[in-house]
Amino acid sequence: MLAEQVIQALGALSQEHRLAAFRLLVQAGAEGIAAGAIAEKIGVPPSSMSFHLSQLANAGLVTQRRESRSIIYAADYAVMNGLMAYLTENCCGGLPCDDSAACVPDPTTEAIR
Amino acid sequence: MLAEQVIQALGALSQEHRLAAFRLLVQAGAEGIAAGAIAEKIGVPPSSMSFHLSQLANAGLVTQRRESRSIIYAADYAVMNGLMAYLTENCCGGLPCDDSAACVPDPTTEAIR
DNA sequence: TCGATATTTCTATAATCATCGAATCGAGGG
DNA sequence: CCCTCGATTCGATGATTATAGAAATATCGA
Repeated sequence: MLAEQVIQALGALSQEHRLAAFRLLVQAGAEGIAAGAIAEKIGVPPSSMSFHLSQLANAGLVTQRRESRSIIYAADYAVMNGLMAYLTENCCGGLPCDDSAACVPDPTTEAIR
Repeated sequence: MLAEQVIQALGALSQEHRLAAFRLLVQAGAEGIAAGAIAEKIGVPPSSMSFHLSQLANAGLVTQRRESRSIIYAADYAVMNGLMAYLTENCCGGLPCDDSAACVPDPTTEAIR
């Protein structure tokens, strides 16, 4: 995953309403949720939610498909995995993740690697 | 970790120069790096870097300490761990992380939990 | 085809963020 | 005490982001 994509994904998630929407979509699974339902659940007007959802889609974090009149959004786990992998690799000292996720368990090191 | 803190941390990392700086600091370990050295390495003027470093500090992702004339920044792994834990828990379907980090490995589920 | 529904796009406005030179502050050295 | 160095704060400017009503688009049922 390129740094540029990572920045877009992080930026997409760093907003109250978008983080809330993404959490909903992660819980909903592949089935997804319609745009209007998300807006209502989160409590923002449809046009605002549409703006936020397009940001998430733009970052690749969600997919969208039309189903009759509704447009269904669903989390794209692959991209989220990519983001997590990047953060683990580049922002946590490279530790993969042994049980209780720990970024650089060993302290007072003089330059890792 | 509260959602508000998560948003601040994500926002802090979702910027080219700040992500670069944080990556440097993670690599540097507890020893840390002086503000000026970071600015030079990344290639931004000191005042701009200072702005970005304060954002990272504000999000709790880095700590700062004075050492003679220099101010040394170092990554705060605990906060980064908290962020990773939150994302794993809330944005990856709750999977802890089994070896090859995977967010919701199982597909086509009708609403998880 | 008309009307209702679900969403998005348009448009304008307010708010926040990024950039960077200049001025300021803090710590040392002579 | 003065000067230099390292860093931050100030201040002005431009860019990006968020908000939300209004208008446009797409789908469906009657």
